[in-house]
Amino acid sequence: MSKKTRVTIKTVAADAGVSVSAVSKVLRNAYGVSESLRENVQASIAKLGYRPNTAARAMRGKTYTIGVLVSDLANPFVPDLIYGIREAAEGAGYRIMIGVGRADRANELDLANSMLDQQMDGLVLIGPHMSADEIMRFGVQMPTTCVAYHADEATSFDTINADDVRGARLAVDHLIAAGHQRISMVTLDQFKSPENHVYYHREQGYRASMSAAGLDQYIDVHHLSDPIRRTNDWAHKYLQSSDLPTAVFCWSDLDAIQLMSAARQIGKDLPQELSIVGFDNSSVGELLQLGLTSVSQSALDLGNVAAETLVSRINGRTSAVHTLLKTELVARTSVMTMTPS
Amino acid sequence: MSKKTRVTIKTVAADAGVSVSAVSKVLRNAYGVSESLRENVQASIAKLGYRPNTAARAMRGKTYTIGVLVSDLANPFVPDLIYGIREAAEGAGYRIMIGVGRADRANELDLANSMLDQQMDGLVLIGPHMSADEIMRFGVQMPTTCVAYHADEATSFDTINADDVRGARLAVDHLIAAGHQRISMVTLDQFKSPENHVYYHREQGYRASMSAAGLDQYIDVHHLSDPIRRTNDWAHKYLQSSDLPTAVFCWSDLDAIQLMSAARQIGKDLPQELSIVGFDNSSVGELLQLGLTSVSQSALDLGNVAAETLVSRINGRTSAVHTLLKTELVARTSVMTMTPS
DNA sequence: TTGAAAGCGCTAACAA
DNA sequence: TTGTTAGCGCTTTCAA
Repeated sequence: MSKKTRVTIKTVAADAGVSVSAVSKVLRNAYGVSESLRENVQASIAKLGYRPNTAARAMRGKTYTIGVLVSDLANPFVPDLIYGIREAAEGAGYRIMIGVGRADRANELDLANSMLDQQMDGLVLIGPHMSADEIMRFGVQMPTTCVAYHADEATSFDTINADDVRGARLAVDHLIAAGHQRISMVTLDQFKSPENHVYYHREQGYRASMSAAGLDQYIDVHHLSDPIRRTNDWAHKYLQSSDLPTAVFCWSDLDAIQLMSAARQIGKDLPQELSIVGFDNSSVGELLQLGLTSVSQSALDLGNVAAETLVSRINGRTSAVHTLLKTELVARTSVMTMTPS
Repeated sequence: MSKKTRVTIKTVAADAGVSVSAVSKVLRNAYGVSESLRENVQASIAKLGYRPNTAARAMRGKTYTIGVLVSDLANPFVPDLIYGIREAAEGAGYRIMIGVGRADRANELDLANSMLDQQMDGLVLIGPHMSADEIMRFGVQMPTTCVAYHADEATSFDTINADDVRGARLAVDHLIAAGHQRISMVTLDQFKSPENHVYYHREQGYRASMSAAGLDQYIDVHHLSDPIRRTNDWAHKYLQSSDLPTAVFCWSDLDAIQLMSAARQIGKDLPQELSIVGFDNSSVGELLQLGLTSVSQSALDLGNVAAETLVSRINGRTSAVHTLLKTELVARTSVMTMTPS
């Protein structure tokens, strides 16, 4: 690659007729430069189109970059979340860089390490598949914030979550209020340290509401195995069962939508034959106009708060913060109101 | 952040009782190290858990990182593409880092620049909103490959695309073969340098096939304005028209799916009342089991080829490569065969 | 208020 | 085959 002569801090210094350290100070808005020198340098910077080399900066100072580690890009909730993170990060003067971890612990560890190696100023983990201990290890090395990962007791990193338990309760209570009793839940397999995962908390909410309403006998949870979850196949099989419930609460819109599609496809009358409630209130749900009733957690808010939390840690906070954001039910047309028989 | 004493190349050298350059050579598999030295050093590396500092590396050598600039994360086609890029990149020893450019030229320029600043070894641009000249400018500074961007004449960067013209022709020919004549197309607004965009090429394919079949009189193209395209609103309005065609070819599944949803919602009988063909054969389409007939361009292949092309440029190729990948029609149930009247 | 100079961790001549 | 050493572009003492 023909570099020609790259414009460095030296070029700028020469052009402005000052020292490199003077330029550096202007760059960082450091204290102790006269107004005239500053203007002078800034003119040269603009004239030469100078941009500081991030790699060189990283060796001594900051990179003004935060790494965002995503486990599953395919979930439509994630883009919205990233948008929220970026918005707040940019507001604070940081850019974000995304790594994709394909829901694989080893791969995530590797990526997070590589973000460390790149001297990023902070790390946001979205629904990581690592253990709290592993994340802790990153937390002591660089500011770290998790989204969609529960670890209330963690001290070396922060967590930002929707109130999953309460959200699930809203969903189930809504169904109960509509007269449903036989309410099942669809969620993911919980192989390891389930208490960190959002779907575990949503299941707890489901169980709590069922119990509170005296419906313990109807508690019925279906687990899809996470990475290769063939929701469609499962849904088709499931919908053939002779003893279907009247309502299903799905841990995520992604699965709820597939359940709805499958039901329609085999000619089920919705919501008469089956009521469905999802979680996320994701944009695809709206896009498809399926009328899916869902628990809304604002991805934008989650992202904003996550970035703000991370920045505050970058700026020196050392005590951990664990935030729970409000959820609310968005009722559409996928739930049938039962007439008391 | 308590750093303690970070393990550097010096630490390793001291531990192994060799020089730093010896360690560096082992790290890079450089020529000229004895087997025993190599083993010795590798043992120390493992023992100390040493990881080279990417930032420091970037100052002299390579970062082994490829930047991927995405304009629109919300398009479900993108995750698949990224997956393909990552797969091939990793195979060649590179990791990828994603930047999101929210379909905004200035923002994309800024991000691409920042990737340059980070000394990334190469750049993949996915459907960029920049002009060929602007991309050219990056191309002379670092190896650059574009996906979903047509610029056959570009010399300083490569392009990888599906054969959009042919793909569109497959779609339209399929409709014509099924007996349709009044075939409309839905695509995006073409404000600037349209010939770079994939949807322009798809429109050309549509027009070519219509003309070839003597159906010029039925040529009818609808443009959605890109960033704020409210496809649903448009679809509802459109579906009310008194003179609907019998078939619509959509430039992308994303819009085709919304058109289908809207049609269903207002009670249209599909495909009897309206045949629809999309483009991308995206996974959501399948997920939702809408039976959408679509033109398949393998996102995985596109990604693989893009990464391979980029790597070959990183390795020294200077002549430009412009690749067109095969498309094929995946017929499902969204097209009705007309009985000749 | 300014500038000279010492590194940050690494790579790559060049010497030994 | 191995080690010495001069930078890469920047930040940051410390003197001037």
